Amino acid sequence: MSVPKGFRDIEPDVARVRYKVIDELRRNYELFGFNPLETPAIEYWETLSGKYGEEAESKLIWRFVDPFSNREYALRYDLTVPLARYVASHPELPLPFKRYQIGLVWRHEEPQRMRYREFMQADADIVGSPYVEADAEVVNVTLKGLWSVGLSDAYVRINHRKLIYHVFEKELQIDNPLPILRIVDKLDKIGPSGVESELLRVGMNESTVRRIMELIQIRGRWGEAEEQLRKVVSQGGVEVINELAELFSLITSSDRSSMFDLSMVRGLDYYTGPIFEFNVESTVAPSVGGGGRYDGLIGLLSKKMDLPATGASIGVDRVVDILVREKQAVNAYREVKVYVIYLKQELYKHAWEIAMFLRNKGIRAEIDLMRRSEAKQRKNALSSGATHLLFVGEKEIATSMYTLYEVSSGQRITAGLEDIAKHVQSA
RNA sequence: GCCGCCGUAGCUCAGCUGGAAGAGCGCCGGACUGUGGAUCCGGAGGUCCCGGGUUCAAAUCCCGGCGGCGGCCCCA
Repeated sequence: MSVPKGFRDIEPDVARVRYKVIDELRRNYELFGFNPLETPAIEYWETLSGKYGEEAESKLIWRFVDPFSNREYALRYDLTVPLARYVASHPELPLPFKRYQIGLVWRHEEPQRMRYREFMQADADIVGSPYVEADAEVVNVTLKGLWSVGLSDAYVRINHRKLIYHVFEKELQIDNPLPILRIVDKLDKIGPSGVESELLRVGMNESTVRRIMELIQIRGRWGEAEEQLRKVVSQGGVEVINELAELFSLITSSDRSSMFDLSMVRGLDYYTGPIFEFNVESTVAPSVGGGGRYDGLIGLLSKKMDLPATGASIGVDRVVDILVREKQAVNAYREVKVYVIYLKQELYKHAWEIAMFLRNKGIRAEIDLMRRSEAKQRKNALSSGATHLLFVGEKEIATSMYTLYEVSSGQRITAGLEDIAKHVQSA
């Protein structure tokens, strides 16, 4: 028996890290004043149709006909479009509406390293504000979230759809810039010379290619990028550059945490303004998050209104993969756990009571459920990650004094249960 | 969707010049009869990915699927 391609079981050590990441991200979203909103895993096909772009729509969305109703459904492809659907049908919402959601999404892709058909996204959105404050808040909450789960080297790359439009369509007179942008987007992978030769290969003339190469080198810290942009970009682009300047001024600054990158494009159709992509420096990993402004999307889903919106998602499973594979996080999350060991089978009920006593004090406690020998209990306790062993034998029961063994140091103390609980709690 | 490598026990793999399915670890039990992450002993567990072909005989050779891992495309 196996699970479908691209799906997987997440085993205890990894699942524990995953839950920790979720807890931490939740706390972080709440810290910024975002509200949870849960939307269903399944939407009507027509809700998702026409929102993402041709490729996603034709190949990447899980889509099926329910045999009972004969209606077409789809598994959600991201958390953004369902949010837009919700907002579109709730005109009474006070604005701005700030929400977060952490949940699974499904994409019909070929699985690969850190790429799955079912994965978890943590999404933050702000609906109603057309201002850069909203974009900056989304970027800040996402960056801080990534840092707080242990990816202290996470940073964001920022670009602007209107700037891309201005530069490539208006200035360079490229009718359909998408294929060109796809090539440009590979800059990090294949380098400048690779981009140049590919551009020439698809038939662009040399002077345009030279111009593009010049432009896409504009990336890095905003201060320097801004200077160059103002030199190179014509009059019509000034407004966008001003907007970006204001956006960057609001983003949690740290030397390397944010940069401008004119070569960064992003695939989803619904983006209209600033776009973001989150990466980590230290490891070879695909992006751990992405987002941007999508001012037209809610209008697509409502006949009566349109609202500006912006948001960003974290790829929770990619974060977990990086933590587990590259940063050895599995053992970092071990907490105190007392394993209560009964020395004779017939004493198990006493041990049982003691385990409950500890749990009622908020102390993690475990007890053998297989009526095993003391030696086996001890062995299992150690391999289960217990930090303390508590022995329950006839002598202990008679005197109400118990021996607590601390695994890491090998030290033992003998004391009453209340004292043992206090000792463990302070550990 | 495309290209490459791989597919034998829960895991890591050996066996593959075709000739009765193996090891280590893990798991379960026992011994050492109260605090040894030790040692020793025993046990369970496999349609050798699936289907077809070649052959007296296929885990082993051939073909096709499926799946995993890397990469392309794309993305979180």
